[in-house]
Amino acid sequence: MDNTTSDIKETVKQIFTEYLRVNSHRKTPERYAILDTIYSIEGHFDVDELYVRMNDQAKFRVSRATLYNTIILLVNAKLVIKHQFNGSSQYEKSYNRAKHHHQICVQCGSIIESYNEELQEAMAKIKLKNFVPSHYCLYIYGLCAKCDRKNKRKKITKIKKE
Amino acid sequence: MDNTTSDIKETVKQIFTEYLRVNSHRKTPERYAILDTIYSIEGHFDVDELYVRMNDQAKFRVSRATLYNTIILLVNAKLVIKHQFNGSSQYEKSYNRAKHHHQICVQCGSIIESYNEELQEAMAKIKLKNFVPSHYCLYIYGLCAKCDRKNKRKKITKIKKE
DNA sequence: GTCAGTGCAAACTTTTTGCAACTAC
DNA sequence: GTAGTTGCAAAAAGTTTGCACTGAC
Repeated sequence: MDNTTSDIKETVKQIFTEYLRVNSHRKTPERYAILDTIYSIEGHFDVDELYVRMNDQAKFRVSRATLYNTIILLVNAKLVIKHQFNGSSQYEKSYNRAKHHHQICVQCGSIIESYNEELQEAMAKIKLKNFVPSHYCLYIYGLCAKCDRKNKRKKITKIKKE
Repeated sequence: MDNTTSDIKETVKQIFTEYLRVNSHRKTPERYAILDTIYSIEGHFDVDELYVRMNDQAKFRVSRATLYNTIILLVNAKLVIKHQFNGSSQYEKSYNRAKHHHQICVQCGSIIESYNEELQEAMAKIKLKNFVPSHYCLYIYGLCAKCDRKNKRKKITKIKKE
């Protein structure tokens, strides 16, 4: 683990502690273990993946119910972002992460994270009436390079057959 | 029903017919009834709402399984867009609709559709590497005016009490 | 000591699947 | 006639809830 990762983990722990204090929630070891595990994960995860990781890697036994409960707190504390891809809820750590959008392949379901400076600027400039924004998510749907190539090969084969 | 609506319905019916033909699917009355009902709905709907509408308004009895099957076809035909808000899948007609983004209140779950010219331009300019985009969805999370006012009142009351 | 938080299992919701009947082609 | 499509019911997947026990305060 590099220094930056452990620094960030320490910071989010402090933010979470403050959130729990202000909202009169208890500071349980389960909650901190979940936060720590989430901040060890790069990219997206769902509750099931987190459940497996907690038990395998973190060696900390927590129930799914507790995971769901804790994630709600982390989302409210703005330490975790919730997405809804491909049927189930997906989450990702949000503190100190570069703003990115998601390219979702409609064929294989793969998710690519991407960055775009112009878009960030356009988003920053947006004025909303009667709405107080906290964060946004941009999902671009289409075909990933792999599926696009696969489809093109299929098409050529089909034409040759005819 | 105004002329525009019936014109659009006629056009999407043709597009769907062509899609079914190309992909060797059958042109069943159920499929056309579902398409027609969807294009009568303004804004978002989920499968359950569509199910109720089909039976009540369209007087056309279809099972939920058929709704799910048909919606997949319509999404592939690019006549319907799928969203995943607040736990369940939400859909909306997509043909001839102005590009819009969604403002989702994290407190009450209400969805406001909104338009922004600058954003459309920024989106149009984006260049993606190794990805062939078909459409995108932008969700802005935050507080709607109603919930924001509600929270502010609560805060003031709380301060007064202390 | 008290009550929020936890684990477990059951319940619930949404979506998918298997199968017999039907119908578009 | 046949294979794709439908309705129904059962199953699956994901999430929430009720309850007894535990432990943070």
